Amino acid sequence: MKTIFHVDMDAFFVSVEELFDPSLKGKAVVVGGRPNERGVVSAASYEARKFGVHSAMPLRTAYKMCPHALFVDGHPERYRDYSHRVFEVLGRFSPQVEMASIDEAYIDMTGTERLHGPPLRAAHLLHEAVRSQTQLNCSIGIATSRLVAKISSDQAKPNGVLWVIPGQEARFLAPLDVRKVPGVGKVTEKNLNALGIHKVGDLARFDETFLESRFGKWGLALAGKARGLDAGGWFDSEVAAGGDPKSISHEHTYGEDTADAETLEATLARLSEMVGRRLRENGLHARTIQLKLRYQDFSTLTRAHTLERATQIDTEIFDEARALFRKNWKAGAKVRLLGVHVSSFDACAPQLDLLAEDKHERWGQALAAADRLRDKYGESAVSLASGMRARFRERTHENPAGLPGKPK
DNA sequence: TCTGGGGTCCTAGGACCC
DNA sequence: TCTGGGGTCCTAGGACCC
Repeated sequence: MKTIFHVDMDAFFVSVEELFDPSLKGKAVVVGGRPNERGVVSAASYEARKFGVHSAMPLRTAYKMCPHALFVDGHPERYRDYSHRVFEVLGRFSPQVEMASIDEAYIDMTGTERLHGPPLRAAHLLHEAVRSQTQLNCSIGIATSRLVAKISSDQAKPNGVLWVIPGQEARFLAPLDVRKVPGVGKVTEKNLNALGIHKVGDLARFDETFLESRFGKWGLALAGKARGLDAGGWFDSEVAAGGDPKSISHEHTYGEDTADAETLEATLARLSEMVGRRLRENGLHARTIQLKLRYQDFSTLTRAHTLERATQIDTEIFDEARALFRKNWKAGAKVRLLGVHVSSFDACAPQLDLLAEDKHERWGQALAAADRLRDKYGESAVSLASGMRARFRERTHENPAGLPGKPK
C-alpha cells in the first residue's frame, strides 16, 4: 500500500510576486499582463477570485469583473527559482519526488513512517518546512494513488492538508463533480452530463465496457479513475514525464491583427530562431516542421512537412515554415497568431555528402557562437531575423506584387 | 467574456508496403 | 477479376493541463 503526497502551491505566481512586492499582500492581484492587453490571466489572488476572476480568463474580462485589481506581468524566472527551492525542501522528506509542473509535485512517502511519523504528522512537518524555507503556502493531499492525492490537495485548498484514509477512496470521490477528475475538461464534462453523469459516484456506477465503447481508450481510464485508480493514459504519463521533450514550439499573438507580409515573415523568422536555439540547447534535431496560423476570426490551421533529414538550423526551419506559410496563407487576410512547432526528433542528423556536411558544420558553429553572444549580451545582440527582413525587402522590391512570389 | 503560450496524448484518414 | 488484412508513416485537428 502506497502513501502518496501531492503538494500544490497556493496561488503560486501571485504569492511569489508578493514576496517581491509586499504591498500586493491581501489585495486583488492578477498576474498575466495589463488589463487592456490581449492575453489571459495566469494567476489570480484569492481576493481577486472573490470577484469571479480565475486563470485562463481573458485579461479584459478580468478587468471588467474586478477593475480595482492590481495587474502585474509574470516573471517566469522567479517562478522557476522558487519551484527549485520547493523541490529542495521536498527532497528532504523522500528521495522520490516528481515535479509534475512548476507549482506541484508528487512525493512517494511510502515507508517513511519511522523517519517522519504517520502521514498527517509528516504532512504538517512538510507544510511547515515549505513555509519556513520559501515563505510560501501550499496544500497537501495524501492518498494511496496519485489521482486521489491530487484531487484531495485540491479539496484541501487553501493552505490545508487532507488525508484520504486507505479504503475510503470511493466514498471521498463519489460526491465530487466529474470535472474534478484530472483529464475531464469542458467537453468531456458535457458528454458525461448528457449521459446523466454529474458526480464521480454516477460515473463509478457505469461499467467499463460501456464507457470504453462510448469514449474509447479514455473511457476505460475514466472507469478506473472513478474508483480512485491511476488508470494510465495521458494524465499519468504526463506526471511520469521528465524525459526528453517530444516537441518544441514558439508562437506569437499580435497585439493587433496584421496582414502585412513583411511583418508576418519576420515573425516566422524570429520564431524559427527561437525554436532552433532550443533544439541546439537540447542537442536535438527535428524532422517535422509545423506552421500554425490563426486568422482574425480565430479559425486556426496547422500545416506540417516532414524532412528527409533532421535539422537544428534556424534557416532550414525558417525556409520550411515560410514555404508552408506562403502555400497556405490567404494573402490579405488578417492574421492573429503565428507559430512554429517542431517534432519527430532524431538523436542526430544522418550524414550528408562531405561538401554539404562541411557547410552544415560551419552553420552549426556560427549558430552556436550566436547563442553564446545572446547569452552574454542579451537576446537582441544577434539576429538572423533582421538579415532576413533585409533580404526580404530586396525580394519584394523585385516582386512588387508581394507574396507568394518566386524571388530571383 | 473575445479568447496566451508551451506542452502531451489521442483519433482518424490516406498513402504505401507486403 | 470488384476488392484482404496488417503495419507504419504522415498529416490535421482537438481535448486537456498548468
